[in-house]
Amino acid sequence: MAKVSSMRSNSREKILDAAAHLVSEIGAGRLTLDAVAHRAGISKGGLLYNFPSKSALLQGMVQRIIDEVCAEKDQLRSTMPEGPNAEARLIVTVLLNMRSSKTKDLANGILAASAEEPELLAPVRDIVRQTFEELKSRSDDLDAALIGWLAVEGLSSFEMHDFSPFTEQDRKRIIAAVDRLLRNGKV
Amino acid sequence: MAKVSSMRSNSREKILDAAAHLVSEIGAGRLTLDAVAHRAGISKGGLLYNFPSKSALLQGMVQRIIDEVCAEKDQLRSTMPEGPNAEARLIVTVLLNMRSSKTKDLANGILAASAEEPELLAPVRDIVRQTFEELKSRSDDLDAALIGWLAVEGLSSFEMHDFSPFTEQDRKRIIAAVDRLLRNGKV
DNA sequence: GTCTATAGTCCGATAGAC
DNA sequence: GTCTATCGGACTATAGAC
Repeated sequence: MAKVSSMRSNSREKILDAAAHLVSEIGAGRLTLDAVAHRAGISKGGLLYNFPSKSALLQGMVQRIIDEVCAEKDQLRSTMPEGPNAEARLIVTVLLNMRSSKTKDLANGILAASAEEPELLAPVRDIVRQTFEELKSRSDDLDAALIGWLAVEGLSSFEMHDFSPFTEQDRKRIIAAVDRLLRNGKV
Repeated sequence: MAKVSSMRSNSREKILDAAAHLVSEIGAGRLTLDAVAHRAGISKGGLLYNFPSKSALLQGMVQRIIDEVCAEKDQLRSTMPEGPNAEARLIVTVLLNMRSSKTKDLANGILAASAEEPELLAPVRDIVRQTFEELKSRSDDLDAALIGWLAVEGLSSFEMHDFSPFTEQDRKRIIAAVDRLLRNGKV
């Protein structure tokens, strides 16, 4: 049921959880090894055994959100019905699910890496490029697909930085409009 | 022709320029007073005379991009023709102009503040909320206006983090599609 | 108004015991 | 595998000369 590998090295998961939570609590640039260790309930030495450097910790945070998003996408792909711009609608759904409790914090890894070591975001850049390629080759209406994708990226960006001015009702309305755009080419 | 106030305190402008450039060169979290002072051609003491703390410097960077964007919006408002969803098309145009050499670097102030002191982004949050209110009260087609706005925010977000996979041609195509969406309600 | 020098703090990483 | 203790470097901010 659960991944076998998720039982391996429980400390790593605890540490990554702590780091992800801390970013939203104190800010990406204030993430220190001391703070992460304390929040994870271990010592700084214990942390540095699992992640030999702060850079390695940030890299682990970035990889974790990428793995989670890819897994969710694969899982959704089999259950989502076909239809116009199916690929774009899949991507949009995955992005919007990211706000749910679990994945929301994981996305903080991107903020932390962006603040401290932007080079670590190369895998994210690759995902974006790959998403664009998939949309180009699999969209019924590329213009609508790109606008729908970018609109949800914009919404996610707002939510990641706590800029979103939208109520839950506003959000539902926007999502419905994006879906209409992807299905019919108009809002 | 030029703003009278821009001759006042030339050092401040030099410092803000240096800080903005540095963010894209070395990363938001590596912005230090030493580096800014060196890049601006003054000493750290001279810097701290103009900005009494690093927090004040970050605040100055945030305010500068806000002022620039608001000024550009006001200027564009008088020259842009009317038409469907005029307010949304105005906002979209301002956001897209931000990529131009001058304003692009200014936007780095947001990255720097986000990394070090996210509280300083409150004015940005206010602008987002205000933009939403304006769109709600002045749009012919709110759904289209919101999607167009969010799509361009998504594109800007990609470009700000150097995630954009789009060629210049792709970008023009996307902008054209957004404009069609705002004018006609369909892509 | 800008400089140099330095105080004081925080943090990442290492060393070695258990 | 996790701990404590500590080193060494980097950074913000202050003090005072010019």
